[in-house]
Amino acid sequence: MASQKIPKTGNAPQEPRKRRASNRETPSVSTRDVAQLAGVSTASVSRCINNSNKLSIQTRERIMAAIKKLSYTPNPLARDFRRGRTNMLLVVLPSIGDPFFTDVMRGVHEEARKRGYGVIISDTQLNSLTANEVETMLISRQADGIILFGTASPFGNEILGTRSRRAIPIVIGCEAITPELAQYASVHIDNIQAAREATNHLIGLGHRNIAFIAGVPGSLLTADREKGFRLAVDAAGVRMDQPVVVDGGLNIEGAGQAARRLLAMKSRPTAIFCANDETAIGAAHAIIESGFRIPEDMSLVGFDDTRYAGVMRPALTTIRQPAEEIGVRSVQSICREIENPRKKAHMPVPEIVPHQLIVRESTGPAPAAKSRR
Amino acid sequence: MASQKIPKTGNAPQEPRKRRASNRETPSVSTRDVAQLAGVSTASVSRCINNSNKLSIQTRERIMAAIKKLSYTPNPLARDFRRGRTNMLLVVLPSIGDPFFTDVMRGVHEEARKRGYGVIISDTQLNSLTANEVETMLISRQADGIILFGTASPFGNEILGTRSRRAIPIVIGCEAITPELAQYASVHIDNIQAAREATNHLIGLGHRNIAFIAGVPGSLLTADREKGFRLAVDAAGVRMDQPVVVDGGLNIEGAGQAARRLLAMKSRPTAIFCANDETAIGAAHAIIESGFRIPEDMSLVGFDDTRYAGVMRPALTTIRQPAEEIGVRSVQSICREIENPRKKAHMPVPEIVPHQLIVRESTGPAPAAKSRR
DNA sequence: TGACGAAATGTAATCGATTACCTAATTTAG
DNA sequence: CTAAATTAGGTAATCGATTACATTTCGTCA
Repeated sequence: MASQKIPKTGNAPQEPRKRRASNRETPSVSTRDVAQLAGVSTASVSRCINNSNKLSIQTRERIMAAIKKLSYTPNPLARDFRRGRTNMLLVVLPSIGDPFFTDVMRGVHEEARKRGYGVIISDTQLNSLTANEVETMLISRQADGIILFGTASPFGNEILGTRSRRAIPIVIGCEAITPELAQYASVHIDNIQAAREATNHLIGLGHRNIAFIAGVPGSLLTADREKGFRLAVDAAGVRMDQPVVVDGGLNIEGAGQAARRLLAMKSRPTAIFCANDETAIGAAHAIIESGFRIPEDMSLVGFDDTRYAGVMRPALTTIRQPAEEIGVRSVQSICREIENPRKKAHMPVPEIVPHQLIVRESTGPAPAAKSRR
Repeated sequence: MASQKIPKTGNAPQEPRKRRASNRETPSVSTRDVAQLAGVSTASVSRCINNSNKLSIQTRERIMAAIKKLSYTPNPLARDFRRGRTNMLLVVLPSIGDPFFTDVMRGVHEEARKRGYGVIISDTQLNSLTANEVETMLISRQADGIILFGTASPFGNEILGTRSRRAIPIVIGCEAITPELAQYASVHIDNIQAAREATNHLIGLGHRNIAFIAGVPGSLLTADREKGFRLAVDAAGVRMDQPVVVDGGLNIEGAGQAARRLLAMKSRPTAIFCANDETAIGAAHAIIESGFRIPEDMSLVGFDDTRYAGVMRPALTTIRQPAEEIGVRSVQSICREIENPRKKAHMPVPEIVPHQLIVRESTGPAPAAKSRR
């Protein structure tokens, strides 16, 4: 407010100096070197490595020879900087340690490689990137697109929220459960329907008191599974007990605690539907540790059909998702948007991939009420 | 060989033109904009965001205000390019889906974040990078350092081999089992000793016919485990059967096949030592499917103590590795090398972290020879 | 008070690849 | 055979941040 100092101006312009020495320790071989050796301009070198068609065969060969002799490699840092794009996709997911996502990522990598993209993984549990860094990445285009897999926390919504709308494409790899998210393309199974089928399987087995072990509150990943569960229970009518839903944190330990809480309830459920297989593994362990049998005393259903579902004992009844396909199609979707940006106006249609209920050994008829301990 | 056409020269130099229009769709806010708004030079802006001490408080504040007003973020692409470094670490590992590596990566991320580094994961199974790309990354410094976790194939050795020796630091996150590798720093448990302990545990339980399910041939990760296994068996003396070693591919399916092969042998082993827990899970499934009991008919030992080891049934006897610590220390090691490059001359001393044999339910006394089926 | 050193800023070169724009050579068309 | 069109290739600007070097502004000390 007081006298703001006026910046002094007027450094006299100087004579142009000669080329200053580089401060780089290891000067690398550049287009300039190649151009010199081949006796052409850097422009031609660039054209050569980018397969421009406006180069004579002789020139191209001369350049190629020079490239080989110098074992030149284009500097991706310079290239990305200049081009303003990186051919990198950022994939944000809640837990790379979850075997389901490992499978998804296999598909992502495969398809990305096919299309010339690299993949950067950001695991929100491992917390490898903050919301701010992701934002920066989008602005500066360190990644050309972003695929979000079921990550509400810590920053999914934050990024997608009301901040300045960017041209950077985003694809959601699970259901877009909020209105703001509906503007993005998405690839997923019909989680509600799948959860409904799983729950109906239990109802069909005679279970009337079924619990759901959810993920974390507000998770994009499992919200619809919970919804499907509730819908199925409600639809089954008055003979059902009220459904119990507890949080299991989507990890073994948390799920174990959740299961123990359920086992300790006065009106103990006879079946548990878990938000994913990892949850089911934790629950199964806790149930057996507590002296109950699966499925005789407690039926258990998972979700994802990870590689452990079939080999655990008892083998887990679960919903199979085409994980790899989800990965592949997410990449296809994001590439589509990168290559020709959608007009803002119209909402994208979610891509639905098929799921399947896999019945194994962890589910069985509800025990007769009498025989409960 | 014939008349090589001489490149024509002599494009007349032109008058310097005025500033050409940018071809970028979305011109982003740059130091120039900030400088203009704050009434300073771009140099001062750069000094401000890099906390140079040669800036007056008023100037700094003026610049900060401008940065905020424009919501300016430095372009990492430009910065990395100019600086010739990225503050990124490349981590190469055989399988991010292996829960052991997930835990390692937790440590890696944590420590990297603490030190201002980002992490790029390259899973050699998922094949996210080819050897050539890794090489390029090293040359062009898309990453400032590389951590290699037990990846012989497909390119570990290739990179580390006789190619032009770079200044780019490499740290090995498992044992450096070949002479060429010994020049690199490494962080690992004493795999030989650990494997020996596991094997001796079985020998102590009376087992005389023990098999080893290995990873893939030539794997850095498990070679020493096999060596320790053989040493222990040999040391136990003449009463031991010859050890049987089969490859299990370090995955559930391959391990299952390996186990079935062992079960079908005429002189069937009474115990199996698995190269890692994932292998043990696959083996356990196959054993039980085949109608054998664990540990009554077959004892089973794993390696790593992943989160599944304690919850599978029967709970797995295994070797615990401090996964997260290995991750942390690998990063510390690589950062040490990045910050002050070692002189080539002297060999680094491998860092050994502690391991521990965890005895659970999957191992028991060897069945009497009579009672075998 | 003048000289000198330190502190604060500005100027412009630089990193390496790409590419807009230009020129020269060659071909095609008429 | 000339004009127009095409092709090949060069020149130099550009991306944005950093930084070597130059310059200016102060204080300080003799």
